[in-house]
Amino acid sequence: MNIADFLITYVSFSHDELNDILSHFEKEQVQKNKLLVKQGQVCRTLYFVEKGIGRSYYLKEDGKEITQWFFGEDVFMASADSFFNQSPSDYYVEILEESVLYCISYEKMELLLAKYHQMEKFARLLVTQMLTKVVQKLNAIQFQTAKERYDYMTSEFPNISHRVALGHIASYLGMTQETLSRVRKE
Amino acid sequence: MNIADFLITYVSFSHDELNDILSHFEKEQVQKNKLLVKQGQVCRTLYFVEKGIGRSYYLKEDGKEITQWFFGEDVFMASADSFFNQSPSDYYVEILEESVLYCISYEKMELLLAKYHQMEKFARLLVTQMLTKVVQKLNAIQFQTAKERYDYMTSEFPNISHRVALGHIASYLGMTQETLSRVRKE
DNA sequence: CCTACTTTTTGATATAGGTCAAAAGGAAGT
DNA sequence: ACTTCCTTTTGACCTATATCAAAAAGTAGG
Repeated sequence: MNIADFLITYVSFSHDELNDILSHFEKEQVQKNKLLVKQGQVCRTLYFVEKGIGRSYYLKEDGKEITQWFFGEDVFMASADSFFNQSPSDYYVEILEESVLYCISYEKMELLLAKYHQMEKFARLLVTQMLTKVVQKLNAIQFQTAKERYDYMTSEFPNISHRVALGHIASYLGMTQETLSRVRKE
Repeated sequence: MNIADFLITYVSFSHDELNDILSHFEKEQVQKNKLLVKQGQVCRTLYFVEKGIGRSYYLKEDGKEITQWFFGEDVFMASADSFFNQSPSDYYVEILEESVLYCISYEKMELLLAKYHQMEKFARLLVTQMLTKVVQKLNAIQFQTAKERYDYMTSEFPNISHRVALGHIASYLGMTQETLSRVRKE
């Protein structure tokens, strides 16, 4: 899906509005393993993933990487808190496959949010949806067995669970790699 | 804090706008143990807690209540997903102490969101903040010991952790009552 | 103050999943 | 095809927390 189609599934924009909004985004091709945001940095850009996969992760005290979220096709990606508050990010944002992204700076996004009431509504709906998904993950993580959590993963991210490293998924689900490996072979 | 003060800490409203917005809310006094929303029902009202405490919870298959969130003074309370999408709620919303609430119906809220660009912005910021808090809880729950989770609780809800039943807190933190009891006495 | 009911604490035992270590399997470059 | 590096699997053992059960402490109404 392209970004225009994505926008209009949430709210309606006039033809001119839509063109104006789209003109603020830039297309970018990004290579595997590229870090878009580092922990401690302010996330200055919001990305729409047209093709590819990204993830956000943080480092535990012992240095282990904990995957916080996966971003597949047709989602907006950023260190959300850092972007919207322009505060230091708690997360790294990394590209896991060669990807096609549409990028918009914080300043341009603020401008669009202020210019178009509908854009503000779009942003609200988008954040609401993210909230729903995080709550779903929380419920899955909090009271389910390793097996059930893996099932949640495969249903929530059907296109992603076979494309990324086992260790990334394990930390996303709050279990060790070894446990996930054992779960996977039933 | 009253609701007007709360609103203007997020965005600026003109005097007239603010009065119009406030006129859409109704004050309500609610008794302990009152259920405001039931699982399966559509949540038709958004509440601002001026005084008191509420919680949302759901029932696991085995019938156990799992507290999903606590709502203390100066926060908006609802079954968020159900309210914003007008879909059946996954949660009960219950009042835990005699409380003073300001209430607004979905229809009136939609009207305000459509009428005032700033109201839409307010809603976005509010949801963004909720997202941040849910993510924080997720990180706390996912990789921390029972003791650390309890510390998260007391720092996140300092005014609440001594006012509600142990069992409610335990299920909120994803542990049994017995474990929390043992954790509490160090 | 007594009774009934609810919540919290304490104790004993069981278990899912963690940790540590090493082997096996894959992918990439020369 | 060989080497190096990284990821996944397998095995043995261990620990934090769950479960079950019962005692103790708190709370509310008569």
